[in-house]
Amino acid sequence: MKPGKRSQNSTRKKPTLGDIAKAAGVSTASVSRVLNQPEAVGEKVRTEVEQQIRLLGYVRDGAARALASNKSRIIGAIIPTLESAIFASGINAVEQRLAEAGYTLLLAISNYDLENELREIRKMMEQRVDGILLIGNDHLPEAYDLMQQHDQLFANIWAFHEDSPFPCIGFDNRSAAKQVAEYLLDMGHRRFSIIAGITKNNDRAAERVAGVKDALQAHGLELNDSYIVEKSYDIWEGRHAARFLMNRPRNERPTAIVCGNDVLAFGCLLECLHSGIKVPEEVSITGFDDLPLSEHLPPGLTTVNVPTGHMGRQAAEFLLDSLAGKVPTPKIKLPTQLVVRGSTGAPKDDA
Amino acid sequence: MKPGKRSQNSTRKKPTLGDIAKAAGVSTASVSRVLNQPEAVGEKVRTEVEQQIRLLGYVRDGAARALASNKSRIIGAIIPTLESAIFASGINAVEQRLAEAGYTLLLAISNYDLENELREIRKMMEQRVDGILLIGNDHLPEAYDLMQQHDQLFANIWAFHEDSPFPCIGFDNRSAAKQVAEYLLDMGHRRFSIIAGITKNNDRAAERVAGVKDALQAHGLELNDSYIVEKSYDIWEGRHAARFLMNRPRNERPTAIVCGNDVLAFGCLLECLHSGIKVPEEVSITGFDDLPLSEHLPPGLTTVNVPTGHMGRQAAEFLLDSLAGKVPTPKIKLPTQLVVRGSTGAPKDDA
DNA sequence: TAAAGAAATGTAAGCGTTTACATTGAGTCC
DNA sequence: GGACTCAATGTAAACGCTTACATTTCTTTA
Repeated sequence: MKPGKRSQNSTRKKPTLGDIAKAAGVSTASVSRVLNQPEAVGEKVRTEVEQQIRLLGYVRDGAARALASNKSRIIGAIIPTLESAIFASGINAVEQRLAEAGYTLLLAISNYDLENELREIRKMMEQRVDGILLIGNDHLPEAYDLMQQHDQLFANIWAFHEDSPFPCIGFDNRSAAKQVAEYLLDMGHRRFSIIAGITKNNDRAAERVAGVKDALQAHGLELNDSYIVEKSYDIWEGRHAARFLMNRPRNERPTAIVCGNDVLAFGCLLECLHSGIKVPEEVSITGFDDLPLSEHLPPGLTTVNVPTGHMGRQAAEFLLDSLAGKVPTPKIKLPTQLVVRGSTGAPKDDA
Repeated sequence: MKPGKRSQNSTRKKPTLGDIAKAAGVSTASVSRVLNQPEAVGEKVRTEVEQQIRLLGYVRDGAARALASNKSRIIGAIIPTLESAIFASGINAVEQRLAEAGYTLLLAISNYDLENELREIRKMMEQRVDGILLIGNDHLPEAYDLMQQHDQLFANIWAFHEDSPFPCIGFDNRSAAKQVAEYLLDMGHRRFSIIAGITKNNDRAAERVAGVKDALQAHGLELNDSYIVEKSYDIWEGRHAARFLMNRPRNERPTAIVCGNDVLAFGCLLECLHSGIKVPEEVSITGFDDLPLSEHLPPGLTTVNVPTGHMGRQAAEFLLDSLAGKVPTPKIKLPTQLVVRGSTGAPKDDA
């Protein structure tokens, strides 16, 4: 703040395009071209301009650029939380792909609150983001309205719906969960429990529950509400739920617990470990996400692998392509994969 | 893109401040005031303007705002990776605090590569971010130069150095690690191993190693290089390292393994679990970070609790205060805490 | 070698705000 | 009732870039 004796020959004010132009003895248009389409400029001018840019320590002004060109080179993403490893990983992939293309990522966190999300969408639109990424399909109507009214490019990720009117890049949570339940049914399980995530405002969590129910119904089984617990994604919550579910007469205990994600499954698994309940002998446990830890936690968690990295990259790609004037497929369904590990097995007959 | 029959009475072009002004029959200055300092405007004008804003679905233009006001209301943060839960958690806190203040977070990932980091710093400065948050103190001289030359507000987080010439909000990695080693020494351990993170370009990782060495040296012990392993923060890497270290004649094995972070410690612990090595009877294991899982993983990981949430909030606060014209303390040292759990114990005499 | 086309460069009008500064209008005080 | 405040509002000049269009300078080509 104080003048200070900088070693630089700093002229106090940051140099602008115009300063560079003057220093190089060319017009601002030429400088702009050197920066944005160097191939359209003569060798001589280019080197001279580049020289001056380096000399004066010039840094472009994104705001002015955005204003003049109507492009911000910023992509926004709004996720429920960064505390969840799986979102963090997906966003990581998005950022990497965007960075490759010279874009920057504006990140906001909704805390699973749609009002909050709407507020962040608005803020992002004020920042003129070129595109927005949203998690899931559950968003306020106002959010969709706002974006459509302003021709805001956006896409939903993490969930795929054939019939969604909006672009979505994700997987089918419902059928993936169904597959898990079917696998357990095939092994002979009949008494199920679900430790679900909070389903309110969370289509992914709700669909996973629905998927399990689908499978059970197809086998003529019904799931009593007392066997479905909703918990926030937290290890302790998983442990509490497990304790609640397994703290019943043996013949009323579930033989299989389907968890809404790996974190809940960890809690469930660890609670069993702590309280001496044998997995999978006494109870089979499944997760969803396939976090890095899942393969290591003995006895190894059976879960659904979700291609977060791939999804993130594809999502970024979709926006980038759209911005480049291409017309990419607005719907991409990514495959999930059931990963069978030690935490599941056939139910014991005596159970 | 195509006209489409929108239900809205959309006038095709997005309304600007001027449109609102015209519609409300006032000057652009008044509209701007309603938006930015409503208290300086008459009741009548304010309500009318707010009405029109709602009616026309007006959204402010951040680029124009930034250009005219020289403030972007965006804060940038560059972290090594989002795959690490601990950074994700810290950034989560930063974002929350920024959002409260109406700021937005621009996030970039360096992949532990300083060249990359510099590139991202430049991009952020082009986007005119009002402040930048960087992890650790190891940055390219060019990065520091660039920021200083442009009077760019920034702060280093995750590491604290009394004598750093730059603002830093963090903790003392070195003394925290030293404390861990001292605790183990006090319990009687003499044969140590370190599974460190990659120390190159990572002052935090390097300082943790240094801290352990400090403690050992104070006890007249020296750590043979073959007992120090550097691994990237990954469970598998931790497992491999553990296997390598424990795969020695019993009397050459370490009785205590200090890990550079919890993820490595998880790997180490799990490897022992898998290969039947008793923890802490045969070997004590410590981590660093105190991730949510650490308390649950049997036998419970002894580790260093790092106040990421607090740190993130403080860091955001520092930038916010600076931008508000206050002059906050540029150096904040946050406390870490040794959390003793089951993974550590006195070495067995026969070991 | 002159005409024509292509390539390189320049000119200047925006882009949508903010914000000094100027103006207006209504109280307030003697 | 005139001089003076003070609050509310308006005017218009930046802010730093992009880009359509105009102009100049080279190449070609016949």
